[in-house]
Amino acid sequence: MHILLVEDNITIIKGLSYALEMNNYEVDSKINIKDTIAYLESNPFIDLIVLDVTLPDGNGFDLFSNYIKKRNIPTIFLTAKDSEEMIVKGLNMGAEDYLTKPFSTKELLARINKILLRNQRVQLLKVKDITFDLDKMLVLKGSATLPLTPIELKILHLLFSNLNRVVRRTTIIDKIWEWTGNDVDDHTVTVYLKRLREKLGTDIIVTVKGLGYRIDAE
Amino acid sequence: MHILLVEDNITIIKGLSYALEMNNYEVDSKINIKDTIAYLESNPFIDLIVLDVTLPDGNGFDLFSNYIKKRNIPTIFLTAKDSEEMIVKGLNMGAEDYLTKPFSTKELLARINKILLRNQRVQLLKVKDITFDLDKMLVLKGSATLPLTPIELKILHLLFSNLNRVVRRTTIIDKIWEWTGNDVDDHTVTVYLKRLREKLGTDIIVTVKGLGYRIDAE
DNA sequence: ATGTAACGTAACTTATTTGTAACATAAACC
DNA sequence: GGTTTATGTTACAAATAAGTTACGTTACAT
Repeated sequence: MHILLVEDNITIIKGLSYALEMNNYEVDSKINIKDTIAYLESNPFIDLIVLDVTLPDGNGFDLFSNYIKKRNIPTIFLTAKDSEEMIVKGLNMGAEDYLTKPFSTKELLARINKILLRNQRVQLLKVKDITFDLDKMLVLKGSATLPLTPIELKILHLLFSNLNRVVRRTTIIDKIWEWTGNDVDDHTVTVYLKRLREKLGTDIIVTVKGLGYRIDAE
Repeated sequence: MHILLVEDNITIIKGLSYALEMNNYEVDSKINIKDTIAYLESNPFIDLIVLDVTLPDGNGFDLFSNYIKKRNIPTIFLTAKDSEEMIVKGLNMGAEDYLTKPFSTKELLARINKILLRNQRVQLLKVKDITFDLDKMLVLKGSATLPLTPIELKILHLLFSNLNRVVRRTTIIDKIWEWTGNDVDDHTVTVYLKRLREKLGTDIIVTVKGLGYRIDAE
């Protein structure tokens, strides 16, 4: 899960980033509006934004209504001032939540978790004519469901979770057969990849000799 | 829209009732746990609860987990103390929001509006000829009530709460048999699914081999 | 107390899945 | 070019997960 932190106080950024990363979130942070806009425009996948309202080069509310709202990215506003009108305004604009500084990091974490749980959006990964539905754990070729066996599905899931990145053969063995004590033959992996390619088509999974396999997103 | 206010401070009750009624909500209020339980049991339609945690005859958290949570009524906790642990606990229990006193009435109103808008909730989940009524906790096939046993109902509820998402067998065991220490046999799940399919028809629940089961909304 | 319903386990069945072995091909290296 | 190593391919017997049926036990209501 990707969280974007927009806040001009470096101390807060450092503290929050640390806390969020401890909870397995991937965190990026920006300290002004300008950088944030650039970031938003080049990053299609952001799951949540924590947004300070008062920033050196502008105002978080405007940023929200002009760039964030239309993309439906859940947002938590922060303000230093305990201003009733601002809270009401922020919430009515469509923010998911609103906290005033000083706030408790644990509370923010709890609220973030809540929002992300609630907003679990459908996650579809598409590569060429193959669609991996992470929620249903279902793979489509075009519009037809591919009949994959449990282990085929697991391996493909692993590859899709690491788009554009090589997954080593040893990693595959470790992750897929961890319960058995990873006692399977190395060739077994090869066979499964053959079977996967039979069903997916030959152009989805790339072999990286000496290392493993990889799926490239367009 | 019906809002229930549980709070032992009469001044707060009066202020909030007035503000809420000005906003076209119908408000009832209770000042202790005992009365609240009686009220809950005789009132099937409550849209939201504002619940003080510290009450003269008990604790709002217990009330919530024993009487409110299972009915899926959105709840906002209030506490006098600004206690980080309590906030986190309350949110993680499943409360929709948490405010600490003193709070701004306008902010509470904004948060209530938000929750009610968000939760304009579907109380009837329909999949093919099966209807799951979350309020009454009963299941219809066509227009006939299905006689489900308690455990069958729980499992189906779990599946319906996760439409379009795989529910793992381990999750089923965890959630359904948590009270026993999850000591049930894995096959038991299989048998219950067989029984469910017998009653629902075979085309409602999809098996995801190696993982679990899933119900797809159309 | 007695009958009924619900529960969980066990034993059985089935189609599928699985892992390996044996062989084929392709890339890498000298 | 020929050898080595890594990966691709095919075929098959063993293993397994899920579906099914049946039954003894417990819980519940009348």
